[in-house]
Amino acid sequence: MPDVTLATVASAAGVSTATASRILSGTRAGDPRTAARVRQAATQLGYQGNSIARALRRGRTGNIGMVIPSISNPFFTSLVEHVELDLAQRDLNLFLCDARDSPQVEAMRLASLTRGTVDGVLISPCQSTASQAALDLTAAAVPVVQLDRYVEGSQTDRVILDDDQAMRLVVEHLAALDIKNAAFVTSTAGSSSALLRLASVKRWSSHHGINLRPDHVLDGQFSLEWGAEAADKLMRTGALPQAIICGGDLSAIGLITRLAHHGISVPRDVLVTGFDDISLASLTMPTLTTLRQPRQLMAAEAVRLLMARIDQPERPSTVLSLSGSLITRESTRRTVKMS
Amino acid sequence: MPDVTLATVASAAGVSTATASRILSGTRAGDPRTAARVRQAATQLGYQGNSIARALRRGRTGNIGMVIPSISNPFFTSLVEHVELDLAQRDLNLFLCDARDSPQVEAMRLASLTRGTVDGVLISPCQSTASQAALDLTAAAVPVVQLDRYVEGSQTDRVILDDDQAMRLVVEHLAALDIKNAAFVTSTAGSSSALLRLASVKRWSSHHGINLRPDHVLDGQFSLEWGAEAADKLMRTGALPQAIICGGDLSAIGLITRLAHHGISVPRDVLVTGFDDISLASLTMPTLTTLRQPRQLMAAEAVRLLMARIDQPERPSTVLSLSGSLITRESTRRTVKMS
DNA sequence: GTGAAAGCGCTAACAA
DNA sequence: TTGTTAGCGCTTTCAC
Repeated sequence: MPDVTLATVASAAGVSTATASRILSGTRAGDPRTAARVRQAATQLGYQGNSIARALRRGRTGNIGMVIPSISNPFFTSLVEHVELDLAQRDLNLFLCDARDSPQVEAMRLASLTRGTVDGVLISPCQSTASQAALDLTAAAVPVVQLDRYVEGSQTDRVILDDDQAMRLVVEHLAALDIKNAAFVTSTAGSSSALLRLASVKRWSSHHGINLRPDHVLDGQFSLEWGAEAADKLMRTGALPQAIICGGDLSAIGLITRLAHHGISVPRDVLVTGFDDISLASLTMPTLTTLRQPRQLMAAEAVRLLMARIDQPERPSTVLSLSGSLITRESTRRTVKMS
Repeated sequence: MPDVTLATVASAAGVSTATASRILSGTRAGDPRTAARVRQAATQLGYQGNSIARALRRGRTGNIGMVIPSISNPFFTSLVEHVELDLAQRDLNLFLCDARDSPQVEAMRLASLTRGTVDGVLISPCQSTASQAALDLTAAAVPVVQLDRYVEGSQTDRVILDDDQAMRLVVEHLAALDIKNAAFVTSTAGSSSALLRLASVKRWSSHHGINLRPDHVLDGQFSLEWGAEAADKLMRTGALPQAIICGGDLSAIGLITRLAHHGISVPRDVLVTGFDDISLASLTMPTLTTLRQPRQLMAAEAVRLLMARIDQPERPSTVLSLSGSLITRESTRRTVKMS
């Protein structure tokens, strides 16, 4: 009995499909008595409605697509949770896609979203340049908002972090701890953002008299594995810096753990900072000093911008830059040290 | 120009919509020359096709829904990755929903999936009993396969872990290490599975002469936070057991970290085992002994069963029970110990 | 090999 | 307030 359609309900209630539709979708009230009859017939028959047909007719699906670089990065899954909550309040469904850090996969997902499946797309592109083509194609077909990561050249709405302010907070914190040299573990392939952050780290470091050796800038992925690898690489450079700034919490945690295997203890031997403030950051040993991105606000603003653009496709595009905040924890706690 | 429809392409190529449809969807070859004309017109106009209309007409959407208890549990996100890969090979899209560990949210997600959005549903129900009503409703409307967790009473296909064999491997490993008493940190609300595992732990422990005090069975969530809390609770019982068996890797990691804050070292002072083998398990300090669930196989089999049921709704329902394997790492490494 | 026409299930004019 | 009618964009018989 999966074929109980609006017509079934209508004839059971002795009304036209139009009336049944109006009552069940709440378009107009109608006579209370017929309304009751229709509703009763609907529940009795177990009428579910067909969202496909409705979408075809209305030109709106009630679905929003979201494409993230990696579903195994807690930062993004947390962002997804917030977005999902905001969308649910507007009676919208989330269609989540994982690009698996591959621009090809990302392009495929975007293409399938473009074919009428969703009313709008939220995306954190996985690459700053390789993602552009697919993103532009998508943006031409459906409202798009980029959040967190972004492609510089694409003219969509964006909700991003104020990277310069963020890195400045991190570097100033280290400077206040009297750090004279540091390393930077990052992933510039990820986004324009990452390039900005690198520039900011360099600028603020030199401004505060912190030395950043070229071979102490390590460029890889945002993952536990890369953090561990970066630790190995740093060990091989001979001279460990006084502090290691990481572009993501996962790499920071991977790095700290691998350092421990090398007998290097944080913060005793070296200070480490993360980035994002994923929930794991407060549950590691040591707990992690990190830059908290305002995930909830980012999600809310991204959804708001997307809704605005769906209702009003021609409005000028907006870039919203939000500030992060520094969360200091054990990984940069000065310990008593003989020297 | 978002309104380039099949009719646009057809008239541009000077053919009927029927022909255009056949050629573009590859239903029948047709004359090579007209085919070329149609295809050219399509690309030239940037024709995308409307999957909603196609779905309405064909009665198939090409979408599969997947509902997981928590998107912040790496075990499930990893499962999702495998499922997504398998589906992509069959040209199917994944519609991922996060139940946020709430049967209510889960029910809402399921309801929206049932309304024609997807051709089938994969689900790991978040609760063993509270999830049943919504699950049964869904299963009445659309093919459903449960994987990993399951609701006992629902007559759907299932792909699950052989829990008894799994816990037996864990307990035998500890017994071989001469463990005489242990604790069990779990979450029985999660699934029937968890109850079975508890029974198995009890049975195999007593079989191997391992004592499991009632107040050493700690029932909470599958999360880092609960692991930490369980550590605190265990400390308060006064006598720490020789080993702590955890029902999930996240809780094991949370527990180990909190123990470290209490000055308790693993495996020196107490052995710890996890469950699932998430990727983090090999990147912690110490690395974690755990039971690996055959995630890839689970995903593959679940997708296979779902496809089979979509093609053949009346086939008898299948329960597939897969074996796990024990991965021994540092957290149960016997260290030299004076005593 | 191709076209004409019907219709998937629903909603929105427009009448009544 | 309710019914009639048209049609969203596509696929698919059924003729030719």
